[in-house]
Parts: sequence; C-alpha cells; structure tokens
Amino acid sequence: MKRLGVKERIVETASDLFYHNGYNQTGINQIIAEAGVAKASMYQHFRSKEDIAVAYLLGRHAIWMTNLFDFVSTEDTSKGKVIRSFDYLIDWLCAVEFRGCGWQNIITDLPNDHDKIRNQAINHKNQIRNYIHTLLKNEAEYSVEQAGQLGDQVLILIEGAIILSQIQKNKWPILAAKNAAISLLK
Amino acid sequence: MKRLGVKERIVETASDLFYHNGYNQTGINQIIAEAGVAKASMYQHFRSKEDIAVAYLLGRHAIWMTNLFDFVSTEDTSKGKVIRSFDYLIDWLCAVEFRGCGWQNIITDLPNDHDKIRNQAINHKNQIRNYIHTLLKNEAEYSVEQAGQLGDQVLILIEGAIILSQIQKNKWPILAAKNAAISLLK
Amino acid sequence: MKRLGVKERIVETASDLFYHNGYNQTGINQIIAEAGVAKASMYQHFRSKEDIAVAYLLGRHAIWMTNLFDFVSTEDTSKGKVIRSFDYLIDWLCAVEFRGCGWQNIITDLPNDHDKIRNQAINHKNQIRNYIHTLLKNEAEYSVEQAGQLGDQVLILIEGAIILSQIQKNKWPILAAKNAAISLLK
Amino acid sequence: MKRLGVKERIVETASDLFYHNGYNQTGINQIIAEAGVAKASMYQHFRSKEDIAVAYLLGRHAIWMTNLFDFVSTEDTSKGKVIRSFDYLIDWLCAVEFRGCGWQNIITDLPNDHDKIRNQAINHKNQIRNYIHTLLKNEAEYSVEQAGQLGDQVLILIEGAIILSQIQKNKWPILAAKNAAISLLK
DNA sequence: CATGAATGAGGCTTCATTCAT
DNA sequence: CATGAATGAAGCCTCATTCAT
Repeated sequence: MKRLGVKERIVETASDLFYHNGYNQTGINQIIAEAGVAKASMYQHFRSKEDIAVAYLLGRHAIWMTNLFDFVSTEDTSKGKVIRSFDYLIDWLCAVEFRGCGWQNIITDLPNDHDKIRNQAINHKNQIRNYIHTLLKNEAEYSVEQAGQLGDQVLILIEGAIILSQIQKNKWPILAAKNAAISLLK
Repeated sequence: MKRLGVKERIVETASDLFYHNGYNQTGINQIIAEAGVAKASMYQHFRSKEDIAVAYLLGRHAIWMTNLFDFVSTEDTSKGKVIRSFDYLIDWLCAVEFRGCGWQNIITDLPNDHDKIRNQAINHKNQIRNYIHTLLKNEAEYSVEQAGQLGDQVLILIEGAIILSQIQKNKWPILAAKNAAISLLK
Repeated sequence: MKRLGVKERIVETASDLFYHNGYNQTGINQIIAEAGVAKASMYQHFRSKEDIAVAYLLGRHAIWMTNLFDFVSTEDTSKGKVIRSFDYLIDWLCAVEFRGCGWQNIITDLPNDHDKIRNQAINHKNQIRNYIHTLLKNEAEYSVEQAGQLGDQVLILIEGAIILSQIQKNKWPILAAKNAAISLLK
Repeated sequence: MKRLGVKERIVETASDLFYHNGYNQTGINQIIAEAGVAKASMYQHFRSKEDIAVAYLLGRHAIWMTNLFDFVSTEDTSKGKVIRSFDYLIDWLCAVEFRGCGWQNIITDLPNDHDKIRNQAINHKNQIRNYIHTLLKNEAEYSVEQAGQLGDQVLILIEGAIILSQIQKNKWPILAAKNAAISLLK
C-alpha cells in the first residue's frame, strides 16, 4: 500500500470504505488513518469528502465497465452479450457478498447538496443503458424502437436484480432477472 | 398534530424526515423539535434512533400495502391487479417526486449493526413478493411453478423501476417496467 | 469558578480570553478547557462562537457603563462628569495594561459575516454618545446644538485616547485627551 | 501585475487583502493564489506571514505619508496644514468605505508574540505625531510646550475620528474632529 | 524561482445518548 | 411526561509552514 502515491492511497482506501461501509458511515478520519496520510495532505488532493467520492465512483466506473465488456466478450451475438450481462452480475455481486451497487447505495441517503455525486450515478447508469441499447440495435430482428424499449426493460431488470439481491443477500433475484430477460428478448 | 400522543407525534415527524431527508441526514434534535417533544420523553418511548426507524418502517408498511390493495382493487382479474401495480408505482412515486422506496433508501447506507432496520426491509419486500405470487397463483393459466417464477420477475421489475426512477427523477422506468411485465405475463 | 453555572463559566472564561488575547486568537477548545466544560455543553448554551462574543460584549457593556456612572458620580455638575470620564479611562485602561476597548478590538479584524458582533459595538458606542450628549444638554451654558457638537467632539477624544494609549501602552494620550476636553468645554 | 517581481506581487496582493479583508482573515494560500506565486517562492522572500505584514505596513506608511504631505501642500500656513489633515482623512476613509486604519486594525486582534507588527504601528503613529508637532512648532503663536500639547490633542482627534468613522461607517466623526481641532487651535 | 506534496495542530460544529430535576 | 443540562466522540475542514523536486 505504501508504494502508491498519496492520492492513490486515499482513493483506494476511501473506495473500500465507501463501498463496504457506506458514504455517510465513513469519516474523513477513518480514511486518513487507514490510508496513512495526514489530514491536510488529503485536502491538498481533494477539496472535500464529496470530491473523494467522485473519484471513487469514477474509478469504479472504469473498472466496472471494463469488467463487464471483458465478461461478455465470450459471446458472439449482441443478444448473447446482453443475456450474459446477468452472469456478470452474479459473478460480481457474489464476490462482494451482495453489497449492491455503489452508485445506488450512495445516492439513496445523500445530503441534498451533493450533486456531483448524484451526477456520477446518473452518468454511470446512462452509460450502461447506452451500452445495452447499442447491443440490441445491432440485432437485425429488432427495430430501432424495439431495441430501445427492450433495452430499457433489461436495464430495469439489472437494477432490480442488484437491489433485491442486496436486500435478500442472495443471488436468486439475479437468476430470475436473467430468465425475464431471456423471455423478453424472445 | 398536538392531539396525537407523544409516541405518535414522534413517529409521524420522524417518518416524514427519514423518508424525505434521509435517515442519516435526520438528527434526533430535529425530530424532537418538530414533534414538540422533550428529549427524555422520546427516549422513554424509543430505546434508540434505530427503534424509531423501525416504527417508521412498520407504519409505512401498513399504509403502503393498504394503498396498493385499494389501488388495484379496481381490477377484476389477478393478472390485471399485477399490471395495475405499476400504475400504483407511478401514482406514488410521482407524488413524492421520485424520492424512492423508504426501505431501499434506509438500508443502502446503514451502519453495519442495524439489523432491526434491515429485517424490516426484508419483511416488507417479502410481503410484496408473497402478494404477487398469490395473485399469479390464482391465474389458471399458470402452473404454480410458473406463477412463482413470473412473480419474482415482476418483483424485480418493481424494484428496478423504483430505484431507476429515483436516479433519473423520471417516470419512464416505471412505464418501461409495466410494458415488460405485460410482455412477461403474455 | 466551579460554583458558577456552566453558562456563566463559559461567558466568564471567554470574556477574559476574548478581551486579553483577541477574538480570532481565542479558540473554542481553549474556552472549554479553561471553563472546564464539554464542547457539546457549550453548544447547548450558545449556537456559535459569535454568540458567545455577543454575550461577552453585552456583559461587559453593563459593567462598563455602571462603572462609568459610579466613577463620575462624585462630580456634581454635568460638565464635571464629562471631564471626569477621562479619569475613568485612566483608571480602567491602566488596570488592564492598556489592552484597549473590547468593542474596538473585536470589530477591526472581524470576519465579514459577523454582524451580531458589529452591532454590539455600534450599540455600545451609541450609548456612550447618548450619555455624553445628555450630560451636556443639562448644562445651561450650551444650546442643544452646541451640546450635540461638543458631545461628539468629546466622544472622539475618548475613542482616540483609548486606541492611542493601546498602541503606545501609555496613559499620556488619555491625559492629553482630558486637557483637550477641558479646553473645548471652556 | 505580472510585470512586477515576485516580492512586489506578494506585497501588493497581501496589502490589499490584509487591509480590506483583515490580517487573520487572509490566508497564505489566498495570497499566493492571487499573486500568482509559488508557495516556496513566497517563503524565500518572507520568513513568515508576519514579515509580509511588516512589508505591507512599511509600504503603506510611505504612501500614506506622501499622500498626506501632498494633500496639505495646498495650505500655506502650518496651522492650515494641520486643519487640512482632517480633509485628508475624509478623502481617504470615504474612498476605502471607512475600512479604518491598517495599523489600528492589525494590532487589535494580534497574536501576542507579533512584536514586529506592533512596532510598525508605533512607528507609524509616532511619525504622524512628529509631523504634527513640527508643524505646530513652526507657528509663532505657540510656545514649544504648547505646540507639543496641542499636537498630541490633534493626534488623538485623528485617531478617534478614524476608529469612530469605521464603527459608524460614516464621516461625521471626522467632521466633528475637524471642528474640535479648529477650536483647539483657536 | 516555480511547483505542489506533505504535515501537525487546530479550527468550529454536530452527533446520539444519559441524567437530574 | 416535560425540560434541558451535560457529555464523549466524531464530524468536515483550514491554518502556516517545510521540504523535495
């Protein structure tokens, strides 16, 4: 850990804490203690706690999307990639013991004025949406309009699977969502 | 407001604040100030802030379920009631400006040891699940197994619609979820 | 000290520190440490550091005015009382080793948004002004207009004597001011 | 601004900030940011924030005295120059919206150990005093002793006019001081 | 000279809770 | 039941300064 630069250590540490313990439950003091960094050093790199959360979400977004792309790359067809996205959810959420989606988690109990964080969540979800829409538009069997509608439906299944598996601490919601997606995509 | 007993006033006030401003964002002092209750009186009725949250969730659960039953009662068929559940979501979430689901919101950024709250969320979601399962089992066209699988899929659509409409501050996810449900139920 | 209530201890301690060390130089931690009070107890009695300063200034105002009235009460004539005010300044400022006027001191390097404090200074100075005006209006030899003009001139001598004796750490400015006042009042 | 050397830029910027926003309210970071100077460069030229304040006061002193000399040069007699000094105060203090005297302002809420700054204030005030004394000693109508006493009285009127106009945010104290000076100088 | 990383100390304020009256 | 005093812990943030590049 000590090999990393200060900024990286802060983001790494904060990311773990924010994701696993929650944004409001994680204090600045805990972050700097675990990162082994002085408080003022932290504020040299980040204007506020919210900015650290933005860095956390940006970093996770890049990783999350890359992991998704890698995971679905085993499938040849666009439809196959969409279906396989649900296997990605299983893979991911089981590994984190159903701690859920960092973006969902952080916005649901967010102080009113934290718009930078809120925008990160919106961006993240929109990029997933765009990706699914793009995949389905590649499928000859769907019109553009159909692809859009089906894509939104799949997105909702993804979101529902994430939050419900978090509440139930179980993967059955993801499996059910996958089956629903298969049905919807015929 | 002053007509209600102390306990009721606390729960009423806390419910509004927890739901609209967030659990972590709502302080004990704000609750007692707005409820017009002394601090010690509050701690006479509730052992902790968490216990107030439990009371809040229990109360909202009763209201929420009753409202749902009323709303879908205009439909004769079980399948029709399930579909109409999504209209209920629109009705509800638009009215609260897409503040989302109180149960989802409270568990995503919760201190680790607050199991009483977590259990409330699980119970609430299970009762919705049971209700949908029951409805679909009434439908002759589905086997018991089919009813269960379809019910879970509908539940996921509901959850996804709630969280996504909260992130997007828009009702399109609920409409998309409704269409998905219609497709799935044929 | 421990006999006093918490609020009194806080005001007493803060008054000493604010006056002798300066408002910006005195931290909340120092106040509570010397007052022997928990931080949250302090904030139960005062909404902010500024509010403590207001209490300090209000308390000192009452004492200051009373002391002035007592001090000049040995004189029979109004003009005599005015002149004797400068002896009061000597008595006071020598005792505090020319630490100057608490109101002057606190407003000269005050954060912009501390209007409650600024208003205390204005009020204090206005009450001194009113007192001097009233005294001089009692003198038959002055017209009302003359009394007002002379009163303002005396007030300026007072203020100048205070600040200059603070800078010079010496009482000669007060003596010079007294002589000027004697000349002006004939 | 960029034409000036580093040291000059620092002093210029700090002077504005110290005078208009206050010494304690002005941070080192704000100074280097507005001066466009690196932090280490600043500490190469100045050992501490206090030293910057000393440079600020020295620079302002030269300007202030020059401005005074220029302003009163329209008068032929020494007594006339002294009286006209109060017009200088009006000219100056109205222009800076009654922000008061930089020397008075900085010493009233100063950490105890900042003697370099305190000495600047003493020097500045002594030079004004000397100037007024010199002028009045030129007047044949006053004995040397009288000139000294009247000079001190005028100085106090000046100081009082400055601080009271700052508190009241109004020029009436300066006008009253001028009238008092006219009376005292016969 | 510029850059900015790093720091220890301290800034003011709020939290949920307990206790005495 | 109401009142509110008192608390320890923790909240987020800023200060002037030093140092390595």
